[in-house]
Amino acid sequence: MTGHAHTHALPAGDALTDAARNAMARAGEQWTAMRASVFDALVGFEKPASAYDIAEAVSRAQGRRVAANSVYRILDLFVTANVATRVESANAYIANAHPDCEHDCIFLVCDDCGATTHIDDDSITESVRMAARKAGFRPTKPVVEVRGTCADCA
Amino acid sequence: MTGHAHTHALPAGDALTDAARNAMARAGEQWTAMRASVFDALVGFEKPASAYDIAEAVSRAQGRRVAANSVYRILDLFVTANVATRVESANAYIANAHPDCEHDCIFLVCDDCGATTHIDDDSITESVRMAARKAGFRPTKPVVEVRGTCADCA
DNA sequence: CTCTATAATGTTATATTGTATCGTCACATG
DNA sequence: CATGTGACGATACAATATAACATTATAGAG
Repeated sequence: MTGHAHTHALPAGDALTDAARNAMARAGEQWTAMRASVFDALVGFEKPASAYDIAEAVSRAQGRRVAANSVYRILDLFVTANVATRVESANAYIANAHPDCEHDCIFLVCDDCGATTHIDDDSITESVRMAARKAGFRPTKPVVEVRGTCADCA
Repeated sequence: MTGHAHTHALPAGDALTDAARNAMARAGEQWTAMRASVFDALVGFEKPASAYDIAEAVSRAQGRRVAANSVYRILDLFVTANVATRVESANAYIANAHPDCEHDCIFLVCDDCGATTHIDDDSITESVRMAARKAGFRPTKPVVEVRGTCADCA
């Protein structure tokens, strides 16, 4: 697994949804109305959103009560299909801006406003994996998140 | 902030407790019987322990019911004083083997058995901080954890 | 040493996050 | 139509975390 560098044409709006649907298709998963709603809600949040936040948003959008349960199931699928990522240090989820390529994302989480951006630096995440291997550990998923203060809040 | 390399004479048993007590003292915090109990319980676990696990262990050790609440308070102090660290991806806490020196720890968490080891590689964590700064972010605490399989479970 | 201010802990309640179980519905296929 | 499968709903519950306020312990001032 070698690092790769590139610039992303970040999908947005419909293009983003298309990319997500395609990623789900590649994972052999359907793209249902419910999943689209959850995805829309997820994208609608600026910050990482909890499953309950999303359940509430979807409930509002659909004018009926949607249980967190269902949202969790769908979020899990999203994470598996690389359509969303779980931000561990926030117990929350964020949409993946480019589901097409697999990265070990690095998240920058502002403790002040909650805004979360992500950077891709494969050289860093690969050195993390390497260090783990050197310790006799077989890495599956690096979790690299940085808590701190974003430019706006500094 | 430059990296530093060293070998640790890992404190254990009483020496570990002493190191913890000293670290708390440096942080201007007391070392009470309750805090000693929580620390003992924390050290007694091989794996990262949840606040509730610890509450249960302390309850057993003291023959009375200790509420999770109190444990959380003390764990927070421990984390602040660098006596323990929170493993974000496990919602659990682990004792810090060398509270004397400040590291951005890297945790290797086995998804199979839960065993968690840590490595200190300041060059990696520093490059994480650097990458964050390059993105206009002011890092406070990098969270670097690796999920995977430990040598024993491989 | 006693008084008092403050820190530490206890107690209870509640909020938030996450899983498990099972029933029902929609749809595809023979 | 019968039947199988995957998606979703509904409910219950488990696990994690915080809030609010009462009580107890402790350090320092006097």
